[in-house]
Amino acid sequence: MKELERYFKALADSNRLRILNLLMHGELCVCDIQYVLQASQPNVSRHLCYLKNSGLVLDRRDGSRMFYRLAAPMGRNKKRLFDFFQDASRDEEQLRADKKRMKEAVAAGACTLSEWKPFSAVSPKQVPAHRN
Amino acid sequence: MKELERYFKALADSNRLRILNLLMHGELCVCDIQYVLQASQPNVSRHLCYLKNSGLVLDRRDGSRMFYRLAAPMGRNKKRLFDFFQDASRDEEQLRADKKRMKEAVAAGACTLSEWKPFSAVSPKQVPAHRN
DNA sequence: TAAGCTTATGCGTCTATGCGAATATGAAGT
DNA sequence: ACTTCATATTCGCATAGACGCATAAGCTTA
Repeated sequence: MKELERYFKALADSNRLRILNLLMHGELCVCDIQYVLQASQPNVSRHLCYLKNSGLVLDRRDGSRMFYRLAAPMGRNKKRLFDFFQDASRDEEQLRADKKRMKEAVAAGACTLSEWKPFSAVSPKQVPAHRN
Repeated sequence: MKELERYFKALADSNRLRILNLLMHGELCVCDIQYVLQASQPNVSRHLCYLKNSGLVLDRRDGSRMFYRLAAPMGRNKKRLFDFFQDASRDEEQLRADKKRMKEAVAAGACTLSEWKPFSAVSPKQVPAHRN
C-alpha cells in the first residue's frame, strides 16, 4: 500500500504535476524549472525534494547546479504511472503551455533535456536569457 | 489541471485507495465497506464523501442504506486512471486481502456488488453476520 | 579567501485533512 | 409517534503540507 499512496501523494499538487510534466522530456536543472513555472526558487526546490523523497525523481549534481530527472521506472507501478500521466497530460492546457515554454527555452540554449545531456555540454553562446 | 490534481488528491490516502479497490467490483453500502476496512463508520462516511466530491464515485439511496459505486468513466482521464489503478492494485497486499475479505462477505450474503444489484435483491436469509 | 551564483533549509503562518467522540438526520417498522 | 438502524455531520484536536521570506550551504572563479 505504501508505494501507491506515496506516488499519489506526490502527484496531488499542481506544481509537482507541472514539474513532472517537464521532466518527462529529460533532465532539467532547478533554475530552468523555476523559469518555466514562474515560481520562487525555494518553492521549486521544495517540490523537487518532495518528489525525490517520494521516489519518483532522482538528482545529480553538476558543478553548482542540481539536475533532476525521472527515476528509472524499476517497478511496474512506477512505469505504468508515468505512462498514464504522460497520456493524461496531453489534455491539460497548463501542461501543454509549460511544455511549449520549455521547448522554446531549450531552443534558446537551456539544458539539453530532450537528449538527457548535462548542461555542461551546451555551448556558452546558447545559455538562455533567463540564466545569469 | 484541476481534474488531474483532484483525482490524485482523492487517491492520496490509503483508506480511500482501499475503498476504491472494493468499488472496482461493483456497488457497496457503507456498512459493508466499514466491515471490510474495520474502520469507524464516520471515518468511512467521510472518505466516501471526499471521493464523491472528487467526482470518482456516485451514490444512491436505497431505503436507509446508501450505496456507492464508481462514477461511470466519462472522460478519458478517469477511465485510464481506473484502468491503471485496477492493474496496480494487484501488487498491493492489503488490497488483495481486502478483496478476499469482501468476496467472503459477498458469499455470506452481503450486497451483491459483483452484479451491481441493490441490496434489496438479496434474500433476508443471506444477510451476512456483520449486519444487524 | 572573498565574491558571486545556484540550490537547500529554517521559520512563521495559514490551510487542508485525518481522526475519535458525540450528535444529528433519514428511513423503516411497531 | 416512538424506536431502531444506517448514515451523515459537527466539533475539537493534531498533523501534514504549501507559501514567502530570510538565510545557509555548496561550487566556481578571481
